[in-house]
Amino acid sequence: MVRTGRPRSFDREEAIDAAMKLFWEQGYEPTSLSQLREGMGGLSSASFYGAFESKEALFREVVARYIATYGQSTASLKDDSLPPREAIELALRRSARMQTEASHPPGCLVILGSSNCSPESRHIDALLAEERARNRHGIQRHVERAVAQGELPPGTDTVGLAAMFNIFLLGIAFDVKDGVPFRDIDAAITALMRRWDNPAV
Amino acid sequence: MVRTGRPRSFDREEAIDAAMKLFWEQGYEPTSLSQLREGMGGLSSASFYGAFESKEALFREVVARYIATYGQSTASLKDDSLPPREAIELALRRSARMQTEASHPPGCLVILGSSNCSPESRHIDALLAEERARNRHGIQRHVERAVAQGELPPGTDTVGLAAMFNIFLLGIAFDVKDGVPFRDIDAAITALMRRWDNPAV
DNA sequence: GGAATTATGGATCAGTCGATCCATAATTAG
DNA sequence: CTAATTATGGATCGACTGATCCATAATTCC
Repeated sequence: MVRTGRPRSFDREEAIDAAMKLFWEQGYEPTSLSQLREGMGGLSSASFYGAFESKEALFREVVARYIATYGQSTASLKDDSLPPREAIELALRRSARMQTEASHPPGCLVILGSSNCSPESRHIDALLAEERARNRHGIQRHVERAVAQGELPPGTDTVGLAAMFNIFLLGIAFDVKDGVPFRDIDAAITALMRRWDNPAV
Repeated sequence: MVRTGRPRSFDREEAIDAAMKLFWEQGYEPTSLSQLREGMGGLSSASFYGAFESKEALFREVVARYIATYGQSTASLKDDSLPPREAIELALRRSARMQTEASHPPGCLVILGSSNCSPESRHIDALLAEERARNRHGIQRHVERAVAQGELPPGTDTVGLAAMFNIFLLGIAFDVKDGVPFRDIDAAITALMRRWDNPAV
């Protein structure tokens, strides 16, 4: 089914990718429309609003695409077929690897994308907060599975241990943004995972 | 020595405190002058610029005061007279406690204050990044001291272990902002500190 | 009492914000 | 071909941004 009307003169997907890089680098509010239009290929205002409903709608599309691509580095947190320890370690290592890739801004859009916002765009941050909550709950579930399967001793403080991994996962984004290199973060993960193997409750 | 001229009609210190809460809550860029003036007691534009040089100068004062007060929760990281393990644990526990206090916005200004910013205010983030670097280096030093003193085994990956604690410290701020209660974070610290006692290299 | 100094209220500045409008261009449907 | 549909360039919108200006008010110095 071919669409009628004048064809779009730019690639909508590429434009979204360009917008993602900008939002990733600067966050939602500090990224201006003129900056976006420029970075998306020099779109006119009319072209922008013709293809995307608003800055907010574009951001939602960007977030959806981010989660479907880069965000999959934490996919193991939602996969209960994996051994719990492996699921958590995989999420940490893949996140560290992804966030330090040179092909895009450092850090994680889901964590850093709206970490500063005025009251008017609080609902924008809620979008990302949902995804963070999903990761948090995934970690919690894996830790509980580990206890249920006897991989961690009964009586383990699952809330504390899960919070530990989640806090660490969040911290990676900031550490990467501060310029700490991949090898240091990867070494930190190695150090952290040893905690799993400490049998003490 | 009494100053000549018409006296200021508001308390400059209280005004800075009010500004701190706003920057703390929303970050540097999303906090507008009109919001600041309103929150600082309904200052006129002239009064604001008379007492403070600019938004940026005010932010610098706010950061300095924050570091001198709330930021002292990580003071132990700079104190080499403390046992290394205690210094790190203290910084983590005090940070978690401070950041979850109900008397001010959640999280940490030094970590969250300019996590989103456009290129024009990149130098503002550098201010906070310096302080974060000081904390990072403090952790590193304590870990190295622990190895030197035999508290941690020789051959310990000090870079990895230090990065682990630093990433965790950064993550606390975000976890708090996401609404995770103090007791969970405190339990996470307990879980993390057990890693220190695991003798394996 | 001036004179000097500092602060205030309130208007105002140029620039940018996100967003809309309209005439025109480019395409498909019939 | 014409009609319908969609996109584009470019002007423009009102609101807000951080910041400045000026006349006036309130204080100290002498």
